[in-house]
Parts: sequence; C-alpha cells; structure tokens
Amino acid sequence: MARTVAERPDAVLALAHTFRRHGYMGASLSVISAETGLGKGSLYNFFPGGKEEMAQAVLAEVGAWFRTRVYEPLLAPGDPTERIAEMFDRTAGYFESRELVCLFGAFALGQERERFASAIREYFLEWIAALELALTRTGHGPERSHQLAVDTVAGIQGALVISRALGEPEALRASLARLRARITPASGGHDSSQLG
Amino acid sequence: MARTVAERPDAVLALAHTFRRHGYMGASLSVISAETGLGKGSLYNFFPGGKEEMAQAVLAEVGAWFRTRVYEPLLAPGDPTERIAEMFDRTAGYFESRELVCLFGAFALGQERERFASAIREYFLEWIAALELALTRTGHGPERSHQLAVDTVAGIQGALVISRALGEPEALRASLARLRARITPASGGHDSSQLG
DNA sequence: CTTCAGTTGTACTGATAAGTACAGCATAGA
DNA sequence: TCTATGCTGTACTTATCAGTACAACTGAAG
Repeated sequence: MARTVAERPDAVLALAHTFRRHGYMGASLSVISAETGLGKGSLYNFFPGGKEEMAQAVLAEVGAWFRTRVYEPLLAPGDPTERIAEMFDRTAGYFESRELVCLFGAFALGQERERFASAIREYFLEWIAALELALTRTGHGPERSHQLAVDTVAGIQGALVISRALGEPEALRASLARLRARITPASGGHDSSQLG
Repeated sequence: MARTVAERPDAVLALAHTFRRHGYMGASLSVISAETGLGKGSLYNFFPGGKEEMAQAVLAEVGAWFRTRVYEPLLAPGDPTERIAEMFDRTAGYFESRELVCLFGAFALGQERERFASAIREYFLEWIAALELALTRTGHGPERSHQLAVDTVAGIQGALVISRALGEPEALRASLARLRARITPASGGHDSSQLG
C-alpha cells in the first residue's frame, strides 16, 4: 500500500550512507538531495523536523540493526563463546561494508554528541550490557565481565579510529580477532603470558 | 622582539581549544574570532591559508606536545615499565584537561580525515612506534610488541569514545589503568586467566 | 619624535546554508 | 474513471559561511 514514488524507509537507508560519508555537519541539504535523489520537498515531507530528524531516524535504524543482528543473538541459547564470535563477525562485516564508519562513535567524538546524546548513550549501553551478559555465561565473574565488555566495545571503536587514521581497512579485522581472542581464551588455547 | 599585540603561538593555543569544542567544521570564523578574541584581520594575518592552516598549526602543536612529552620519554633510559606508566599518566592528564578530545582521533572519524590525512597518520604511527619499542624492552617479542602497541593506542582512542558517549569522564582513567595493567603484567602481578 | 613593519577592526564579496511555500504530479482505492 | 492523499521539484527567504580589502592603529627601533 501507498507505494507512490519513494518511501521513508528507503530514504533512511540512503541518508545513512550520506551521513557516513559526509558526517552530520558536512551533509548539507544539497548534498543529501543529490546523493539520495530526493528533492527538498520529499525530504521535508518525510522528515518535517529537518536534518536533525533525518539523523535521528538514521540512528534509530542503525540501533535497531545492531539490536536484532548483534545484541539479541549474543544472548541466544547455545555456546556463548560462539555467540561472541558471531558478534565479532557481524560487527566486522557491518563496518567493512559501510566505509569503516560507526555513526555513533563519530557523533560521540564530534559536536553532534550533545544533540544526539541519549541515542548515542543507549547504543553503547545496550551493546555493553549484552556482551557483559554473554561473558558471564562463559564463566567470567560479574565485575570482570563488565570490565571486559566495556574494554571490548571501546576496543572496537578504537580499532575503527586506527583503521581509518592509518588508511588500513584490513587492520580492523585483525584488531577484532585479537579482541575476540582476549575475551574467549578457551577457544584459542593461549593466555596473555605469550610473548613475541 | 615584535611583541605588538598578539603572537601566533598564543593564537594556536586558543585555536586548539576552539577546534576541540566545536570541531573543524563547527568552528566558523565568527566562532573562532569570538573565542580567541582575535579579529579576522589578525587571524588571516597569522594564517594566510585560512581555517585549514589554523587547523594544521594546531595539529602540529599537539603533535609536538606528544612527541616531547610522551613519545620521547617513552624511550628514555630506565625501567621501561615505569616509562609506560608515565605515558598513561601524561595521556590521561592531557585529555582530562582538554575536554576528553583527541583532535587526531576526532578528525580521523570525521570528514577532516582526507584533508589532514598525513598529520593524522603520522601522529598515530609515531605513538605506536614509540610504545612498540618500549614494549620490546619489557621483554615482549617484536611481533607481540607491535600488536600490543596498536591495540593499546586503539584502546586509548576507544576509551575516549566511550567516555564521551556515556558522559562519564572518570571512565577514561579506569580504562587506561586496565590497558596499562595488560601490557605491563609484571608490575601488577596478575594474568588474563583471572576471572571474576 | 619619527618611522615603519606588524597587528587589528570593519566593511564588503559571492557562495551556500537550512528551511518554507506551493503548485503540480503520481497512484491507490472507490 | 474519478478523487483524495501523499510525493515531488522549483523558487524563494533569511542567515551565515570563508575569504578579501584596506584604513587605522600599535609599539619597538632609530
């Protein structure tokens, strides 16, 4: 029903791409219009709140993606170590196919932080909470699980920073592999005393 | 000599503050002028290349600060474990007193990345190289030292992202403490098999 | 006290920003 | 086929953008 010419969900996907490429401030309405193929009329029809509502819609869409594709599978029944491995695979795949940009991370470091504070905060809290729960199921104690979850999510964000800073997209997957080995030592069969 | 009214180095320090608060794109010339107390005349007198030259000057100043205060001390004679501890202390102090913003990290995630690519790349490569060398002196093998250096610098950047995202400035120091404990296990007397 | 290089504020330019208004168009349901 | 709803492009407003031009001013050296 109501498929006239374009629909809001399609617009959100196109907007996500544009915000990733240009950031919030760099994505002017003319850039958005050109890259999404939507005129100003369509954009303000879908998003009466203007650019801010467009970005909020994108953040909501990305948040939902992670919730259903990463956080919930993390808590699914089965071997928690495998669930965690899955998390890393999906995370790597997501960012590799999206220009190595995490909009929440980029917004957190930029001026968008205040404007989108609650969405940003919720995204990371959800991720940390889900990973923390999975870690307790691997045998880690509650406090240690929390620390490992925070450090791992931070490590992923840091890996994105370094990959982009060095211009080495392949560095992301290597970093994620080491983060994974750290928190699921049973599967790898090594410990931190390994030198060299 | 030539102390008339203001000097370029003072301007660079003020500019650093403004770029940290507003980012590169958010720091319009009117904002810069208001926050630095310098008129457009002064700004374009000191930085004929405009805003880009202002930012390059700030990045150079920050890069020099880290080189003399962090990278070089890291390679100074003495217990490398203590040198590494010093690196974490100075790093924490730096970002805590500067709104939890690493301009290089923020620029790496934003649209400034291409414009300032070489400065960004050099900053992180220097840091990684210096830490890597210090780690080999603590007994880590060459490959392991490199990985640990990359992961630690990434971890610091990720800790900044998370601290800002959650609005918890104190989380930075806690994260840095754990990063430090990871790469200097001898001083802490524990290993990664510690659970709970 | 004069001189002059260096510093400063003001006024301007053309371009572009976000957002509004609205007439016209496409299409689904009747 | 008719019509109502929602989609779309164009033209517009007001504000701000980066950058330029330049006259006035400052203070150190002579």
